[in-house]
Amino acid sequence: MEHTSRLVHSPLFEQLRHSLLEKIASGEWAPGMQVPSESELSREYRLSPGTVRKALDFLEDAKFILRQQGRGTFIMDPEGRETIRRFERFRSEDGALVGQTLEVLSHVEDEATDAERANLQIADGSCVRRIVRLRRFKGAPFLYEHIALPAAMLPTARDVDNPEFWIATTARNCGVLLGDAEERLSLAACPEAAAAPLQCEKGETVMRIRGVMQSIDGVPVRWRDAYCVTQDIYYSVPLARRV
Amino acid sequence: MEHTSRLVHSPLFEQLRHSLLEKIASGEWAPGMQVPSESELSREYRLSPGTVRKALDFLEDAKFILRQQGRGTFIMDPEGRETIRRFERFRSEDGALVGQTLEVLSHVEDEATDAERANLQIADGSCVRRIVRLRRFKGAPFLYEHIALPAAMLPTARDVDNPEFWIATTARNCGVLLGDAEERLSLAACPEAAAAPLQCEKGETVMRIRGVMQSIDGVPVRWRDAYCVTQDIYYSVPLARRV
DNA sequence: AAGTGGTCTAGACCACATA
DNA sequence: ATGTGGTCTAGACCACTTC
Repeated sequence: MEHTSRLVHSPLFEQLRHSLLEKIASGEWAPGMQVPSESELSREYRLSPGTVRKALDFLEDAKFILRQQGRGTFIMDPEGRETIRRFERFRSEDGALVGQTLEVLSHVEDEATDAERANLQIADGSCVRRIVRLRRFKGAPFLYEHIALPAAMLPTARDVDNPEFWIATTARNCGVLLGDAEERLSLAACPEAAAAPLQCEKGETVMRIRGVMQSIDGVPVRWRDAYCVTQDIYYSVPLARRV
Repeated sequence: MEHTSRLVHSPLFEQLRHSLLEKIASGEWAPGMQVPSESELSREYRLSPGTVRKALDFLEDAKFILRQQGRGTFIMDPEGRETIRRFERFRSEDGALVGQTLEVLSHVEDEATDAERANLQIADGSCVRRIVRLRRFKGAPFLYEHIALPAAMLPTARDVDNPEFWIATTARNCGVLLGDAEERLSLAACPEAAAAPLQCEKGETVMRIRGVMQSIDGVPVRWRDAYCVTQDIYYSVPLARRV
């Protein structure tokens, strides 16, 4: 963090942000841990308090850390409700997150299909981990989803206690920090594979949800292709001025 | 912006932000106008450059202003493509915003229904302006929408050139700054009123989109109840770490 | 050359939580 | 009383655009 490194043409607060993100990704700073105080970081990195603050501002906005006046700064849990909530868009009529009954139908490692390669931006012949899951709300199935992850990036194959937090757990185990995502919703005819699990007819009009999640560096880490029959459930879309 | 006003317990940068938002809302600072430089604002308001900067940071994040190094800071156009894009979630398969063919089917002022009063949080007996619109993509209708606006807040009744920017134009004319919104997507049976315009059968499964848009102060300004038959079109949901 | 926003410094003081 | 984050100051220098 010397002044000479200014030559790489990246501002100091950005370099610091990157350095701190690495500590979180590597697990050196684990969820729940207290981060050194701003003045300590300022001394360690030989940066002014203002510069340290600017780097932390970003980490706070992005929900990597939680700052509490008078107490300190803490690493947030990627599997915590607050963190996971942003990817869980289904709400019941009262506005609460829908109960998380989730069943893993299959889980295989296989060569990527054309669609998977295109969406995950991986090379020809690459492998993916493919998971098929079914979600229920009050016992009734409402979401049938295919998930594909680049096997090279997220190789962890061991079972996860709570499949709800599957991507978060896997990412953490592999030192990947989850970033933004885009999901695309449209109407579609229910495909044959989804019909039985969703207890509906093949060809029936259902909601299709497709989208890619990226790591904090912008690398695709998850491709989802899901079919949904909403009942007493809606998909909530927050539209903010700030992107 | 004196130090005595610190007694109202609102930080100076927040007071300044509010003051600048008022200039934009009132039209004193009109779209496209150049804003006084940071150092000028610093002198005018007798605040340090850092404090002024923090207030402007917010306005930039929220897309009220555009800062350009070396040139200056400018008020953004609420009807500009960049600003409106965030509320226009429909994209064609190539990822571009869908063409904006829009037809106003009706436009009346009426006493609010129960649903409208509940969603717009207005008093019993209040009036709304109710607009029914139909959108087409390549000639084919895909979105039938009811819009309701609180008549007390957005009384402008005169016609707008481009109904696409209706809410933006109305809000600007009334000195209201648009803020965040939430939309709720679910499957629903196509109601009778929407069937004919959408060229589908009553009771057919379609996508329902309901949601409230708020002013920058958090006051509801628009309630939308729409029915959509997607074809070569999808609803794009951006999921960001930062809220 | 002059003016703009972008980065960075090195402090001060306040609000708050904890011991 | 101590330590934390939150606010604010008053500068400096750099990157960039425009004249």
